[in-house]
Amino acid sequence: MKFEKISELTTNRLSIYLRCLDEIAATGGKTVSSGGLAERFHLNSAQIRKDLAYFGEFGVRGVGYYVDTLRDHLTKILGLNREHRLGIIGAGRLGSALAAYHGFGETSFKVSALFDTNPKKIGKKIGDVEVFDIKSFATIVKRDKIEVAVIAVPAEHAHQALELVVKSGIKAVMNFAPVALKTPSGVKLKTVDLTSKLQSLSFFLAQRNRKRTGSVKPKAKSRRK
Amino acid sequence: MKFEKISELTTNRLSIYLRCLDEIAATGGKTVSSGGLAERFHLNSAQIRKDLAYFGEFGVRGVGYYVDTLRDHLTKILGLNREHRLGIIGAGRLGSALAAYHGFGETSFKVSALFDTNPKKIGKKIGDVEVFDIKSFATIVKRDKIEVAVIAVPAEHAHQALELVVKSGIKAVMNFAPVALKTPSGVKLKTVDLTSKLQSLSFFLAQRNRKRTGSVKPKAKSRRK
DNA sequence: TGATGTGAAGCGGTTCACAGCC
DNA sequence: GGCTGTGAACCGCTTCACATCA
Repeated sequence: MKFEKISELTTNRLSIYLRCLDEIAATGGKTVSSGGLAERFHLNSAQIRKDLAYFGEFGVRGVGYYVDTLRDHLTKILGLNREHRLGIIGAGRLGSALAAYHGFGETSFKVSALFDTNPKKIGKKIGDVEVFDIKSFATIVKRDKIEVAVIAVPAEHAHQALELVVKSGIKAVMNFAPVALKTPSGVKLKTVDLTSKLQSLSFFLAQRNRKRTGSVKPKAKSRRK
Repeated sequence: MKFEKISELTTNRLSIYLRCLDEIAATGGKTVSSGGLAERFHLNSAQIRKDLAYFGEFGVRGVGYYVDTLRDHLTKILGLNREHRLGIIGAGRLGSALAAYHGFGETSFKVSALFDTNPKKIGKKIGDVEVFDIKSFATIVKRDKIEVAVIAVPAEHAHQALELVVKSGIKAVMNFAPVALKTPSGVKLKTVDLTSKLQSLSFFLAQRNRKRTGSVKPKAKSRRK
């Protein structure tokens, strides 16, 4: 309906809600209130109600939400009621680790193929995922119905990799290379930038030190070149 | 000075700016304007100027920013003018991949130790990082002056791991387990939630299909409003 | 002239507060 | 009575627009 107006922040939270419902179901809970959910992770209950209300009226006034029902709804909304195949570009350390990551399988994702340019890697298997020549990317994507591409190559090759992905018709991409990539509209990109995250942590530590040692912000006003 | 009011969004961008300055410096550029930077990654130039102005007046009107000078400033602001040591908890696939990740070294981070509970792993080396018994965490942290902890254990053990980290006095944590952790104030946590990111991509794909097939939002309620 | 630094406006997301329903 | 669904208020980040200065 008005599916377009859903904010990215909302969709991110949906998967958190789902995870929490799984926990509750595992401990035998039948219903939850938005307040109950809000407590578990520290969120505002109105936010949760609003997020859910975008997709329908799943709650029951005076009761809350039925765990099983809501779980089913969220699973469908997130498109997790069927398996999605992943193709990982780059069979280096990161790509290999991801290929073998079991967390994916539990959440309806399956690593279907790895791709690399290195002849020594092509044809090998990592876990039970085969490494293909990157040249056959489009072919394998079509053959295996791969829907999500994961870019796990060094920064300098990320642009080429993305180009390949876009050409193949894939619409969802996860990027681990520390570069700002730009996708054409209609192609969704999520970047996981470890370096940037670490640098933020470093900033936090540096800021702490500045505060504790009472050092002062240097206004670079003294004319220098 | 008013260092406290810096938003997290700003600090994240700082590391992007720094990366971009590195690129420009590599191609021999001496100055950049905020407009020039804004074009490179698609950002607003006012935003860049504002972000930088929090920390001092680094620019020159009519000219822009001197690449080298600004780079030095950002490096210091982010605390990257000295090395930070990382300790990775969990010597599984992900932890091992991270331990060997070369991208860290280039940006003043060094993986100093791995920790695990598995006796088969303890004492071994992964790359040139030794795996220690998790029981000796606090000791090694102190000995090696580890400042940043990386949690790379299964979700069900993440809480314990965090507790250990907090007790050891570490103030900066990066978490890869798909759980919502809560840190005491004064301890900075960054979570990288791959599952959640993938599910967001899945939502995007599902939404696309809904639009294309013209299926309609099921109001779970016959009468509304 | 050209680009910075910055108050003011704009916008999107979060929180409040309450009517409506079980 | 209790909890949802939601308009309205609020808040913070982004963008605009312009005075300011090399």
